[in-house]
Amino acid sequence: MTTNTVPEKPSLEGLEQKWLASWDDAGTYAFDRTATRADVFSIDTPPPTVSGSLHVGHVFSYTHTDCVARYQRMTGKKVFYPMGWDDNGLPTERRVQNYFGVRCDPSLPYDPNFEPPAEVGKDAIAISRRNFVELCERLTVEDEKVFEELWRRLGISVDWKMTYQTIGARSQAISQRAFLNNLSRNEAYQSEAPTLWDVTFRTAVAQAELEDRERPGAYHRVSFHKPDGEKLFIETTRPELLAACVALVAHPDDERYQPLFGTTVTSPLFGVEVPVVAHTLADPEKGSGIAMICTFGDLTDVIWWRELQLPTRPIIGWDGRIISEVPAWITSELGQNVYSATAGLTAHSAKEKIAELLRESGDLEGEIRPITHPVKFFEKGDKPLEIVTTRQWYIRNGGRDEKLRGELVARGGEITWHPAHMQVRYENWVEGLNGDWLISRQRFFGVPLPVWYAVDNDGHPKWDEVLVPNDSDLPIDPSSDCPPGYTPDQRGVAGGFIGDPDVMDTWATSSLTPQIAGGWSVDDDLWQRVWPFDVRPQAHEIIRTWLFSTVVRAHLESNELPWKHAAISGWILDPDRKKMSKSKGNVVTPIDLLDEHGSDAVRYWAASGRPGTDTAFDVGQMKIGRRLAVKLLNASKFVLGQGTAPASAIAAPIDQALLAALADVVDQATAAFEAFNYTKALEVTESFFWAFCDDHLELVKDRAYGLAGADEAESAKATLAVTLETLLQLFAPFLPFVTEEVWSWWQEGSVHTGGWPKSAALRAHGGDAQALDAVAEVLSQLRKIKSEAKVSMKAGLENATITASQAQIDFIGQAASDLLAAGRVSGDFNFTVAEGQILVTADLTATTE
RNA sequence: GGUCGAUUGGCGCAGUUGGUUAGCGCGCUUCCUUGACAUGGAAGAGGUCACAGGUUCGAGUCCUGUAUCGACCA
Repeated sequence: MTTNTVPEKPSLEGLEQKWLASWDDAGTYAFDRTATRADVFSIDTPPPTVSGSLHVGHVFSYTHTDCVARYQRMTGKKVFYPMGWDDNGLPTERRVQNYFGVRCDPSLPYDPNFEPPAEVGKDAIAISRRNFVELCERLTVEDEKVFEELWRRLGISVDWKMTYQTIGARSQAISQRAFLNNLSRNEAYQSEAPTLWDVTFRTAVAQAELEDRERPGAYHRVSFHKPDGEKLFIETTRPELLAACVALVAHPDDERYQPLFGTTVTSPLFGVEVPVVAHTLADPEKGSGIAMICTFGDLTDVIWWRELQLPTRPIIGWDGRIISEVPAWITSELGQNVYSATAGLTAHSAKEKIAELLRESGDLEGEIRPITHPVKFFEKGDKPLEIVTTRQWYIRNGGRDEKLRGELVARGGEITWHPAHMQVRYENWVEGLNGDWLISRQRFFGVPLPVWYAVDNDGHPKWDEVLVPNDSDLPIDPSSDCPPGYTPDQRGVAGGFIGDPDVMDTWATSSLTPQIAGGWSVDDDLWQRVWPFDVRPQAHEIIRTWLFSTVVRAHLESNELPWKHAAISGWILDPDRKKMSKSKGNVVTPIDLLDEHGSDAVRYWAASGRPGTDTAFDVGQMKIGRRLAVKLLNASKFVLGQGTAPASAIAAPIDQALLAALADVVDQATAAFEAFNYTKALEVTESFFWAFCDDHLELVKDRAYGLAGADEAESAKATLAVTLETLLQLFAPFLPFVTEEVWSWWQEGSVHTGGWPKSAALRAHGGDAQALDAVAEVLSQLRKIKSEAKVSMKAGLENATITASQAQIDFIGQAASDLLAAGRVSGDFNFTVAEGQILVTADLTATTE
């Protein structure tokens, strides 16, 4: 779309709508899938969680990637830049529950006519899993529209014909296929083991989803009883787990307790006999130096339990309450009564009850001592995690395998990290793993684990007899589909089958974004053109989850790295340098931001945030961006208003010098972009642009007007045109709208596909960039004389004398006529040769009035 | 507690392989209004680079320690 006219009064108004429509029509950002891998630049874009709200951080980091994508596209690469939507998992479930006022009850039958109420009622309506999933899908479609609208408006140059959803059929099939491949290679396995468990969501939680929170707790000094009746004190923050106690433990070197190792003691209230054992993890400094091991109070309990081969005595159920049935190991009547008194209580209430009973029996010594200590939470949960023994699926990630861990650490070393120090975070995480990747979740909305289990003749599931689907049937839902060789009426009956009720962890699917976007196993033609990807842009806090899990899957599936580069973006901080948060009410709605400042201006601000660096939200920076865009319009209007001339007309030394300086800028910007340093590329371009406007444009005005002759004018015009063209190209990745607008005034096609400038062509004109500095210095000093005299820049000067080195005088002499005109100096310069700084003196011309 | 990063003019940031007067934007001061631009233009003031020590002919730029801030992990 070329108008070939320069508007009277250029404006930023309406440029976004105009060019978005134009790009859409022309397919400017469409991926050319005839390109071979060498000509492709492929981006493993982060699929935003659509059920989350949009915030400025999205705008920030996606702009970074887009700048790089646009640069690559301009260099001639076919950019594979698809957008994905992450609609998996808990965030969506939660949002659906609140939005429609429903909750999922998998035991209910599907109601094909179900419609959520118009008004959300006070009590959540229970609906079937299938109805629930339908609502999830309905809502995510709406959410995706809002996201797409923002990305388009921001000028993100993705190919909107290539979007994917992490819950879409294709993603499900790929996710299930990858899992089944893991299973067939023994990289996925199931295990009955103590698992971190969120009692609110009633699901297992992976190590990567944990976080420690400081919580108040209290030490209870509780007495156990030696066979001789003597009291042995332990200190615990969890007296409610007394019934789950399987042993007491002290450090092997602890002389206080060495005599007790190998003996047994009896627990208070319950009267259960437990051994006293030794383990190095017991801290003699902590409490009384001897602790009770329960199954399970914390992760240390799990280690003791496993390494000391202790029995399992679980008393906490999946709902976080004390299991109601009195356990078999409690044999005393008193113990059974005590247990019954706490059965069904939450851990919190049970704690109080047990403390009270211990007090009555005289087994609680002294006062309860309040402390603050770190407690493990599910990052999305708000109740402390419990540890429950369950059967779960795992994928090997090196957490229990030295060799695999070493390979994965090595993979991290093969990635080029931006910035480089982010690799350390990866290494620390991988080296600190202490278990495999738990991927099964007891949730509803997600990719189902694609397996069934045979049911024996007594009607019990045979967990080790896993039934898998045919590959051609993927994706499948084991709760409604049948395993090969079975019929639906065999579901749940003796000799039949039962489907795995769980879904996969959201990261189990997200870890396959390159495979999903690139068409692994479903579109081999596309796959071989884009894999492995060039870059994964993402935030640093999910290196341990998304980045690592993607490396794991690619390593296991393809024995390759999923991408060459990892570009890690920083956080957005509010102007007080605090992390922006909703609760503080300082979250700015991105679309309002775009309305107020314009997309180019917001992009300018985003691009000023360097890779991996946290950046303050700064409206001032957006205003500067807007000013830059306006300046670009006006400077372009002026340049084009002079008319253009062929590059062959470039002859004036100062013109050639300008192009030589511009060539340096092109080289610097190119090098910066190649290193993913878009900020640097913008900086050098912007700096040159302002100098160009302030000095060169002023310097050559008179000459361009033709006051120095036709040839001189042609040289000026040709130089201005080449410079403008190059500057538009350099700015195009950052300011796609205004550059495209100006481009359309005088060029064919889109600036975004018209090529990246080449410095060699600019240098071919000869010229010495240093000449520019000398000339600019003289111009500045001429202005200073007027500024200090407090007169207008149009005031005349005479008797101008320049003292400078011979080399500088040579440069200045070549541009003398331009300088005389721009400075309104009458007569000629007098030159004096002297080493050192350039010095200019002149007299103000006496006014005639 | 561990790891990593940061500490440069009032504020926000650049400073690549160590090398003459440490750059930029905002803000500030003074001046200029109407021939690209008042969402403007020109000139100028203002830092010795957190602190202490070390390596070096020479350090903001490398090393050690301390302090403060932040992130990630325990």
